[in-house]
Amino acid sequence: MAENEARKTTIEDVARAAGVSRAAVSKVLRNAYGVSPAMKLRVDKAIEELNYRPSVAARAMRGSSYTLGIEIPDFGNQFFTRVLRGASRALAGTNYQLIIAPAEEGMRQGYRAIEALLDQRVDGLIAVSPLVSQEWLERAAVQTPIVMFGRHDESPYYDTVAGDDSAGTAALMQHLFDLGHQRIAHLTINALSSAARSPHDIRLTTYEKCMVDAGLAGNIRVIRCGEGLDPSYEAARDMLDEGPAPTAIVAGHDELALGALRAVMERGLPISVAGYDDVPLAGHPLVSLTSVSQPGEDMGARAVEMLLERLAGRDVAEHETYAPELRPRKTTYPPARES
Amino acid sequence: MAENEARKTTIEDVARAAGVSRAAVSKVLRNAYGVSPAMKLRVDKAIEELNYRPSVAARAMRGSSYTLGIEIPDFGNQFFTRVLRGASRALAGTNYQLIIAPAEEGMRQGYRAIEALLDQRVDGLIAVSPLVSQEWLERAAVQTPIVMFGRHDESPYYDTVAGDDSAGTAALMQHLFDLGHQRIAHLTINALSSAARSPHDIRLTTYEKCMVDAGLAGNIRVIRCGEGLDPSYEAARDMLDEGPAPTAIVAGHDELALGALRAVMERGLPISVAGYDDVPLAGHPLVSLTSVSQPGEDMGARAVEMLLERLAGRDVAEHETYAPELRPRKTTYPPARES
DNA sequence: TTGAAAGCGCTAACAC
DNA sequence: GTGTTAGCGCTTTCAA
Repeated sequence: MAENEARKTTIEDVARAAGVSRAAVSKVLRNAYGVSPAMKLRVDKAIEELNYRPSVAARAMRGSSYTLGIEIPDFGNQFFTRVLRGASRALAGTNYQLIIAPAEEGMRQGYRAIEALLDQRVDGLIAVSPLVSQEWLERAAVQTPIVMFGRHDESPYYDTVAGDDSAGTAALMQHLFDLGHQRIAHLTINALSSAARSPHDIRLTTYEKCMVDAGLAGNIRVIRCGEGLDPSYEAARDMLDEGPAPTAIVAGHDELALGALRAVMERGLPISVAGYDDVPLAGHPLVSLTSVSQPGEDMGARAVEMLLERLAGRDVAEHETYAPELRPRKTTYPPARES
Repeated sequence: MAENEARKTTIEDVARAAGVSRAAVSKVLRNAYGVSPAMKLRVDKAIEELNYRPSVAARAMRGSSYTLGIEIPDFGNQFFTRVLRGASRALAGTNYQLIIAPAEEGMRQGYRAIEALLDQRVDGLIAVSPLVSQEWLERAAVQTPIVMFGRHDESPYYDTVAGDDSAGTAALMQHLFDLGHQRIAHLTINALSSAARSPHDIRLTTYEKCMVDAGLAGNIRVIRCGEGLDPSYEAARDMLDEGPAPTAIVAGHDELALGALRAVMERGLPISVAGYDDVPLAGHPLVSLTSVSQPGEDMGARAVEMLLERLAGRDVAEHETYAPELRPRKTTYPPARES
C-alpha cells in the first residue's frame, strides 16, 4: 500500500521533455549565466508540467543544498520562536530552505544537532547559544559558514548575533534597586562547561557586578536549575523553603521566571520576580512580568542575512550586538488561588 | 577566512585506513549482514580515528537518508513542543535523525514545508495538522511513509495519530454546562479549505452539537481569528465590544484562550474562558486555565514508531486515537491590574 | 549559447 | 566473508 511506485521525475525527464540537455536545465534551475530566454521558457514550462523538484541530495553532492540549518536548544523558550520567525521571513523569496535540528537535553546537546545539520550538507547554519566549545565550532566553520547566536565569544571564523546581555541585566538591576530592593537573588540555568560567555553567563556576572557595585555583595545569592518551568519552580521553592527569602528574584529568562513565580505564589510571599526576553506572555495582564525585551525577529533575520552574505562571498567575520530594552511591569503578585 | 579548506573525509578514506573495501565500510556503517567481527573492529577504529561522518546526501541518493522529518505549523503552540520532545526521545538510540521544517504562515503553508522535507529525501515524515489536501498527501505518501498528526481524515495510504477531539470538547462543554453556563461562544482559527477534519474542525462541530443537544442552538456563536496571541486577543475584544457578551468562551487551543483572556480581563468582564491542549502554562497558578489535556509526548513518540514500523516493512495503515482528559481549573478572573 | 561527459560519496547487486 | 562495479541525480568543466 505504500512505498515507491512511481519514480520521481529527474532533471533528465525535464531535459527530454524540453528537448535540451541536462546541463541546460541545471543552468535554468540556478539561473546561471548563459541561457537564452527562449530556452529558459521551454525549460520552465517542462518543469512546471512535470512538477519537477530537484533532489536536494543530488545537488548537495556537487554544489550546494540550498538549505540553511538552525539549531535550537529549547523550544520551551518562546524567544527562540521569534528568532525562528525572523529567520524564516528573511529566507522567503530566496531559493533557500530552512531546516531545524532540535538539541535534545543531555551533555552532547549541541554537538549532535549541529553535526546532524552538517551531515545534511547545509550551506550555512545558525547555532543558537550552543553548548559546544569555541574551537570545535571554529573547526566546523571552516567547512560551513556559521552564525553563532547569543553567545559572546567572538571568533574570526564565524559571525555572531547577540543581545547586549550586560546592558539589559544592568538596566533590570537598576530598576530593582530603584524600587528599593536590596536582597535580590539570581535564578539561572546550570553551568555548562562549554558555554562560557553564554547569555546566561553574562547575565550572571552582570548581576554579581551590580550587586557588588551597590554595596550588596553580601546579599548575592545564585540558584541553579535545569531548563524549563518545572525545574525552575522546584529550585525556587527549595530556596524559599531553606533560607531567608530575598525580596526579589531575577531569572535568567522568562520561562525560569514563570517557574519561580509559581513557587512564590504558592508560598504566598511578597517577592518580586523579573525575567529576560520579554516573551509574548510576559506582557499578558495575567502575568505582567517585568522583563528585558530583545528584538528576536530582527536578530533571527540578521543571522540569515549574514549567512547569505557569506555564501555571496564575504570572508571576514561580523559581530552584531542588539540593544535590549527594559520592560518594567508589575512587581508584586497575589498568592495562588484555588486549584 | 572561511570556506572549504580541508576536504571532508569520505568512506574511501576510511576504507583505505582500515585496509578494506568501501563496500565493507558501508556494511559496517549500516551493520548489514556479512561482516566479520575482526573487520568491524578495524573499520570502527578507522572511523573513530578519522572522525568520519557519512554524507547524508550521498546516502540518500542510493539508499536511505536515515532522516525523519517533522512539519510543525506553529511554534507558538506549546503543545507541539511536547510532541516534538516525544518524537525526539523515540528516536534516541536509533541511527535516525530528526529535522523539522517550519510551516510559515500563508496559504501554501503545509505544502512548502512538506515538499522541503520530501526534497531532502527524508525516509519518513510526520505532518502536524497540515493544511494540505488529503489526495495530495496520499500521493506524497506513495513515495515516503507519512504519519498525519492531529487530523482525523484517515486514509489507507498513511498512518494517523490524533487525540479524540470530539470527546475532549464534549467533556469540556459538559463541564461548562454543569457550571451553569448557557451562553458559550467558541473562538477558533480561520477556516482553511483543505483542513477538513482538522482538530479545530472537530472541536467546532462538537461545540455546535453540544449546544444544540443542550437546547442552546440559539446561543451558538463562533468567532474566527488568526493563529496566535494577538489575533485571538483582537477577535475576542471585537466580539466583546460588539454584541452581548457570552458567559463563557471555549477556545480552540490554549494560546487562543490566553488571547481571549486578555480581552476579557481588559474589559473587566466576568467571563469564563477555557482552552485545549493543557500547555505547561495552563496549570500555572497565575493562569490556571481550564483545559483539555492530551498526551503530546506519547503521541509524538508513537508517530515516530509508526514511521519506523513502516520502514521495517509494515504496509497497512494504522490509525491511533488518544483519549484526552479534562483539566478543570479556575473559571473567573480578576480584571486587569496596573500596567 | 549549448551539450557531452566526468564525477560527487555512497549502496546494492553480484562476483569471488 | 569480502571486494568490484555500476549507478543514484545532479553540477561543472570544457569543447563545440
